[in-house]
Amino acid sequence: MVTIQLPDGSKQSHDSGATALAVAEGISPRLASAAIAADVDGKLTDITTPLSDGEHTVRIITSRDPEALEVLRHTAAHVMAQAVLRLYGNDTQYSIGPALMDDFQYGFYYDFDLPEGKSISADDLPKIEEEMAKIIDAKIPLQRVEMSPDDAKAEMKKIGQSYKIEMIDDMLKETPDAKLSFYRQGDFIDMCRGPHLPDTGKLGNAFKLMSVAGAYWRGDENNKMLTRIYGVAFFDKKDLAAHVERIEEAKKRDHRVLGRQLGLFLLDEKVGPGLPLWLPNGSIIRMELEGWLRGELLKRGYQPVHTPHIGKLDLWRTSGHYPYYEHGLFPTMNLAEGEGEDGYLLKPMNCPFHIQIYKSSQKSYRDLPVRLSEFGQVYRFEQSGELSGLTRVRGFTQDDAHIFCTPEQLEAEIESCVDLTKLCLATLGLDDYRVRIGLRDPDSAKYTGKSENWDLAENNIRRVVKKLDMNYTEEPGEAAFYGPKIDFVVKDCIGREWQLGTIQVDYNLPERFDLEYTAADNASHRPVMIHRAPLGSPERFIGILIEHFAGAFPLWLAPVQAAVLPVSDKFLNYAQGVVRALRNAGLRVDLDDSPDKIGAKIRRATVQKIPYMAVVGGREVESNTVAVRHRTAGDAGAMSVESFVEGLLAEKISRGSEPLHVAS
RNA sequence: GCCGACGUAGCUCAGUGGUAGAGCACAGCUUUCGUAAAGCUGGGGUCGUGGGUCCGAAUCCCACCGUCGGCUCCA
Repeated sequence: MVTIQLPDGSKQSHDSGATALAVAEGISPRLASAAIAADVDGKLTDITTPLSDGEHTVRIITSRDPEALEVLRHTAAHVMAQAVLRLYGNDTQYSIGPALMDDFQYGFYYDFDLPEGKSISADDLPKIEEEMAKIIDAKIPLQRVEMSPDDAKAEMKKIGQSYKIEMIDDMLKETPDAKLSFYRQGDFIDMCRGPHLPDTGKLGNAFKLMSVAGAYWRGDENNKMLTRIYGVAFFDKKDLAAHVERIEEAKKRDHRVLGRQLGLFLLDEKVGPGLPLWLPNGSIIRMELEGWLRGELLKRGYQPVHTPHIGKLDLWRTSGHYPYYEHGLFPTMNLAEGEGEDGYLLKPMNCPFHIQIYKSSQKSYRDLPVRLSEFGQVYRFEQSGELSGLTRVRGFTQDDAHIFCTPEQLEAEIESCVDLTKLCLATLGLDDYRVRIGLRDPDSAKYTGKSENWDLAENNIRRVVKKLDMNYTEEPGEAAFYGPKIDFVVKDCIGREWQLGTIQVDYNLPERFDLEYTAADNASHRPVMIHRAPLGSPERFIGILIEHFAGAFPLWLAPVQAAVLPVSDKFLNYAQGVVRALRNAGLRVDLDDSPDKIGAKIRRATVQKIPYMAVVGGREVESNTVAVRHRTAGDAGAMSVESFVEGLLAEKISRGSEPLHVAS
């Protein structure tokens, strides 16, 4: 006897062995045909799983429930795997194929190890989609089968699926008495927790295979590279179309596309991969952003320093970067014999130089904290496959600073760094970010220094983020090699995560470099260091910013803030006067003196995302005004040149992106 | 670095073995124009680089360089 309670509170009794599907059928045939899965006592279950005797709460999951999409996508992965096996042969190995619910582009994937000599390219995807459609049309039921580990291994051995056997062995290490569940759909069987759609027909036709990629087995580069196929699936064809549309729209915001269109930066094959050239328009954005930040640093007691691009290799041995991170460095410069025995290194980071500046004079506790700041350019030999626009480059700037303080001052300093980082994000309206606490991985040997130091630093960070009541995740293995850190992570236009601001607590380099200060007790003590970069790097930050604003920068950052557009060149003289007035007020202005018609001039300025246009013709000359137009808000009417200047200056100072409000 | 794809004019792209094309952009001329593209004319390409096959290669093959999507990495 099975007693169930439905979400509306009503109760039903069923015979032993009844399924959630039977419950749905009892309510209405429509619900039964719409049923995707069931929530039984809070656990997602197949609708065909018999309910055990006793009392249960049951909720029928249909496509309207948020849990349903994950079930659909998971089944889509199985159907794709079945299709791939049909097309590429049963000696194709399949490893893992999860549903992706948080990815911007993809909804599921499956990783395959294809038979010797076979490969899948993007051109093959339609063929696989067709095969999937056949499987869907056949409405093959998915049957859940539970097996003992031994039976499961025997079954997988029989069909030659060695990755599955490895996965079973792994699972047994954690839970030796586990019952393993499998799903069989026709001639295809896969180990899977479930639940799944009751049959492949329920998958429908709102799915699409998106791309093929390589992926290492278990994410380990020492393992074999498998072939991963990414796809997406929805219940409704309209949702799929909207998804594809959303991706296409997002790609128009891609900073690499806008960077070219708006003349912001250039990546030139002749210069070298990952070595961006900043064009005049992009340089203005950097100049404004860095200028603003420099002002904020001075307010906070930072002192500016400048250091060279190269230094003796030995510095990096002391810091510990070399030779551990040799693969990430540009090759050492070796000089003629006898000179600089050890060679020079293009700097991968600024800290050793700042440390030498700290050491250059005796420090008293009264001097601390010492905050040395520099927009320092560093060079890292990133793997070629990693390079991406401005977000991952080989030569970039850090809005770097190193704070040297007493252990007592440390947490207040960390807190102030968090404040500054948040101010940077808030000023630019970047409010969609997450905070990651990067801790050492206790199983890895890549970290330097004593365990006690790490404990101290990790606890300093925890206390600060708790005090500030921040949302964060702790991630072991994400620390810098010298200390744990607080990272601010944002997403780009297609959902890839990038670390921007970072605050790193370091007890180790002060030891390695033997840093000291004299305390009130007249004895030498060891300072603590903070490495911090609120933007992370202007390159990456601006790359993200381009996408955030879709190239339409707020007035204070806009490379050109206003375009003066004479209706014809009869009014060029007057237009030049307007340009002078704006430039005298410190605004960046372009004059469009082309022979084009006014519509073309407006179009050009709008496409270039120039915030304001000042149209001048006979009427404006008469009344000493300009006809103002905003790039998105459109025609804003006429106003005097003086009020136009005032309006722009006010908007510039506000650092906002609100269009100028025109007094009527 | 690894898997897969791509590379033709400044940009976006067409061209699958037989004399290299379009739109935009650029230059000249005409038009002097009122809120998202006036008209005509013209210049511009060692088809990423190097090698090979072929009577003949943008097109087929190999290597390299670069870019894109992933994976790995990210001090």
